[in-house]
Amino acid sequence: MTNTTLKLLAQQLQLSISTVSRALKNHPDISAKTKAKVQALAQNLDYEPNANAVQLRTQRSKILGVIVPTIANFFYENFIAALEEESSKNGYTLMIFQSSHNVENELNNLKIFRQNRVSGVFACLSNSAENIDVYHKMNEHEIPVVFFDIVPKDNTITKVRMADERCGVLAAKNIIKRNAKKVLAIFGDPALSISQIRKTSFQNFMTDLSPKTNVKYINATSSNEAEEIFKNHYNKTVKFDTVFCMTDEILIGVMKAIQALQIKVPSEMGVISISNGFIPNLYYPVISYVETSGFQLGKLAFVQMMANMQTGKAVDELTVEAKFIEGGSM
Amino acid sequence: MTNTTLKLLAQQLQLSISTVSRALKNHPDISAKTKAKVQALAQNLDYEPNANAVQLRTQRSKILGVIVPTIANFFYENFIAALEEESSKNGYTLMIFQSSHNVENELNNLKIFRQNRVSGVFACLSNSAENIDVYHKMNEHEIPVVFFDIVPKDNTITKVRMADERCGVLAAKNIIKRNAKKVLAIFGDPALSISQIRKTSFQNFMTDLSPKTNVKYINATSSNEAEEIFKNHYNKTVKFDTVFCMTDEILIGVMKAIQALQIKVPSEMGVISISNGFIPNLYYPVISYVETSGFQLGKLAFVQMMANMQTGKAVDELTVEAKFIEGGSM
DNA sequence: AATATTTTCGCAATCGTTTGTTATTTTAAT
DNA sequence: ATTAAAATAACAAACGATTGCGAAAATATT
Repeated sequence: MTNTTLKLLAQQLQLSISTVSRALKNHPDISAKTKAKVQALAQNLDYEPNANAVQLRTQRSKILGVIVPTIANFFYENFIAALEEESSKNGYTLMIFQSSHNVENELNNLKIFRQNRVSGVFACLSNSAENIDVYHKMNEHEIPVVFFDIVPKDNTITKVRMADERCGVLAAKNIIKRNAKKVLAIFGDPALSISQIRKTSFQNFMTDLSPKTNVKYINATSSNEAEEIFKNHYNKTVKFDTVFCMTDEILIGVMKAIQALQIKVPSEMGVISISNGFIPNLYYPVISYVETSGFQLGKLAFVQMMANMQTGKAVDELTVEAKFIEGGSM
Repeated sequence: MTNTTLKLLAQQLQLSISTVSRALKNHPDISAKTKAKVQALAQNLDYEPNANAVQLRTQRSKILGVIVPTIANFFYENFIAALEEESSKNGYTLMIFQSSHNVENELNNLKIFRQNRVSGVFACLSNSAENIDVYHKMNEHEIPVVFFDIVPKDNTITKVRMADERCGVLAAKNIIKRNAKKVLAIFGDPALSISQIRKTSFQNFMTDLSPKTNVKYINATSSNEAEEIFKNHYNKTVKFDTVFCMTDEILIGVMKAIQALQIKVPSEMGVISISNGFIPNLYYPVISYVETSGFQLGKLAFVQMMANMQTGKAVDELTVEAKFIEGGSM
């Protein structure tokens, strides 16, 4: 069965295409009688306007592009879910690509966005150090770009992110509150700015307000690595009494070690992490965490995108506030 | 900056639009010299073909639609990730919507798919009992539909799913192998066919091969409910020694109870679940599970879609095989 | 009844491509 | 040198919608 078009409707009704078009959008020029006839037939024949034709003619698409390293990830899936929710509400549609942390894929995806004349792009860089000229080029083509999560240093562009400094501070604050003596603090990939920011803020706060707390700083790039690190350090003579996990990945490794070693939480070991809360809630007691929500960030990113599209270009950096969620692990 | 078009290139080069078009696609009619000139300028001006115009003209879109209840979910995120991987490889683009388990949203999303003339739809019903006429209508409009996960009973349509019978059987088999005496088997929402299939196959196998094993069957629709159920039943005088969890959700609740009650796994309690493996791997010991992979299902769905698109219409039901993964919980 | 006004609708251009057909130029064949 | 053949490029009609403008018909004004 062929798709119904305005032309087809017009033929069957012995009307012109323009009349049919206007009738369907309730244009005042068209009489009520004609409108009724047109709309009835349209309904009958399952007429749906061809988005390609509309977009070609009106020169604007209702599509927003999204690039994430991978969809299957706590943070990104929530970010996307929020984005999709808002987009749907506002009549937009999402075109989602995975870069798989590969710059070549990323460039290719951007090309497809351009071909589809998307009206905006949400981008998470696949390489924090990469060249962002291509994004500037998007802006030249009047396609606003909102960066999130892994963002370029460049400050002529729009970015949204978690208030990572606050995350570090809140974590440190609660560790001090617990009156910890010896702390193992595990951070993520040291190459990522997010790790740097969280660590710096954590460390500064810690040394300023509780200089005599013994803190061992260390980096881990996977769950397994975190698990090993924990086990190795736990065998030392002076046991630490509190562990800080910068990400869910690290928390997962640490918790496996804690379960394996049958360490009691929180009496023998305090645990605190930065997370959206899903992983912390899998354990008993629930792990205390500083909340960073991909969902909230998605909402913020969308708002920012709309602003950006209306004002032409809004260079700005916005952050989502973080807060401490008490579990039972501290 | 305005977008470059064939027209613009043609003007600047003093050539006709058709020549430019053909030059860019290496048509044999065009001389090497002209091709070189055209391609150079195109590159220079960042020319990207307008996908809307192309699709309008060629009457085919390279877009595939996906409807899931929510993106933020272990199963769906992996399904989508697989789909996106394959789509990208094959020059397709994904348009993803969340139905939020709401039929109205679902219908609206289908409408947008029609407007965009997507060349295929992957659909997960938001209500297992719903009317699927609208999907038949998609087929009439020559848009193939592949159902997954929550599929209609109708067998004139294409569906892919996990081999859920095998899942039930494999779980039962390993419970018998453990020599369990008293089993608590928790299944999901009884309204979903997936729960019914898994339960029936589990139960049949169990009663056939080990009729004297005492099995308590029960349903839970959330993690919290599963946790409560476990706790309530564990307080009984005759303790069960093995628990079966039909989904990750249920496993999460059960494991919280197990941790809270400080039950030793596997000595005091055997645990087995059906999962993609992520959640089982968060615990120590790792929970044994029957593997069902959203990722694999996504791959299968894509293959099926391609077949469907080529052969015109392939009514078929395909399943992904399941296998038992040994953790340390049995 | 003649003119002015308003309603109602059709014409035609346009968005950016693709592609069948035709026209022109170049090269080859006699 | 003339003609045939091959190479190269232009013309023009779609695809399906939107929209400014003008024409015809219906109604209102005098």
